Amino acid sequence: MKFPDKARGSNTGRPIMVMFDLLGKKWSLRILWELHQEALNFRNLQSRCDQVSPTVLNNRLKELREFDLVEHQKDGYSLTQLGKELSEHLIALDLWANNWKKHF
Amino acid sequence: MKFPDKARGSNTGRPIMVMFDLLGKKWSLRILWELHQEALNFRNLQSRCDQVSPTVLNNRLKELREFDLVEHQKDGYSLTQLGKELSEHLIALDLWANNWKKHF
DNA sequence: TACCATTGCTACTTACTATGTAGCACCACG
DNA sequence: CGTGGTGCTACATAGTAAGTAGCAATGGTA
Repeated sequence: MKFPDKARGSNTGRPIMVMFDLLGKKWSLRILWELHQEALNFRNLQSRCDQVSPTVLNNRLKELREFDLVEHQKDGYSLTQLGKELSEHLIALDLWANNWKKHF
Repeated sequence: MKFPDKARGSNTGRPIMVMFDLLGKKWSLRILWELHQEALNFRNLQSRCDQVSPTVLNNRLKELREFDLVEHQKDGYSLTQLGKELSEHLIALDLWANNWKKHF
């Protein structure tokens, strides 16, 4: 398995840019967030994500699997070890976001 | 100034969802990343972001200003206090992304 | 004062991406 | 066999971004 050097047009090879490409797509962050709580099958994941269209959900899941952040097993879709690491950062961002709102 | 309760359709009022909406748009994360290093004027910022179209850049800057993450002063566009807090998390993600790549 | 470069930004057309809905192929169970 | 759940695809429509041109405002310079 190779680390894809781009997820959009960027192609600089810098991992952070690849990450921005990937996470900057609609639903990517949300999917990681929902899977962080528990493994879910396709339809349940779709429900958690405001009924995102299956077309997009499937595309995102493909990408996230290519980047080894998500995997598909008997119990449904879940985060890989790397995906869990990333989702830890999302938890930190959740705390930050709550604080962010307070400043208004 | 009020905290906008949505940046796309979500409308749950949960700050993390607002954040996903906002950062899940193309170029949002990249703009924060580039401004984190130094204040930049419109055209320089555009150059740093692979010549993103001015239409989109302007829209993103508007949104980021509404959410009090970016401000516009004589020295150009720069991160607010909140924006700097958020960008600290991006630095952590940069480290993570480098490690991520190594796993391939 | 008139010139000119720079800056932030808008207009508009084209290309890409997401939505929404229907439904198919596969599998397990009765 | 049916029946129900699953992952997923097809396809038409709507929404978002790209790409290019250029304008109005500002500020320096002659």
